[in-house]
Amino acid sequence: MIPRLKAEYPDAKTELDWTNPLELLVATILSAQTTDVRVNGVTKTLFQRYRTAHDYAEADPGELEEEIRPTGFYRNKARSLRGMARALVEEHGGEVPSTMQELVALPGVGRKTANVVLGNAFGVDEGVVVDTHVRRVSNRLGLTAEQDPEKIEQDLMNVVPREDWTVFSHLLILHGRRICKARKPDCPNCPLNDICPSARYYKAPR
DNA sequence: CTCCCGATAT
DNA sequence: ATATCAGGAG
Repeated sequence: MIPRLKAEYPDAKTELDWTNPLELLVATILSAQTTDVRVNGVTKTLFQRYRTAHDYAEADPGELEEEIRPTGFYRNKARSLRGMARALVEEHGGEVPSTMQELVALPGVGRKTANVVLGNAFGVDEGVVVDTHVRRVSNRLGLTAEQDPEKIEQDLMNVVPREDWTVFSHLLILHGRRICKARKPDCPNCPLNDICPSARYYKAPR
């Protein structure tokens, strides 16, 4: 399954725009329940104005809310960004920590966001990113029957080799966006059509 | 469990 | 009109 996905999506990586761990952390917090296209549209100018954790910590709450408004949940996200940045300044010397324990202790940072930062910014396969796409595709493929993200992550970590955890996350997310879509899955064009228990509409003759 | 939130696809 | 989008906190 993994080799076939790698062949289908050879350049699978995050589609969020970022150039350092702080930018990726901010972009990932903003990405909750929002497309990465919309996040990138906001961060394009946001990252020019806010370059350090100190910049976010000292940001005017109202201004920050307006700047991230298109990403939705803007009041909660602005509060998370400011709280997260204050924690970075006060407890981590203004730098983004590189351990799961320290990351999930930050306001607005859950295990999913922490896995994104660890896997992409620090190159550590600490876990599998379980977002809405990974959950849906994993359920459809029969990789797990769980609905709780942490239980899904455990099931996936037992099936996927550790060195593939981060790549696997990207593959499933990309596959979920391109083919295994929530509303109208494109099963006829799915490379996993023949081994998917949920394949509808069409079974490829292999 | 609910709430937060706007834009797009269907 | 409604479901969905790189979720997390209370």
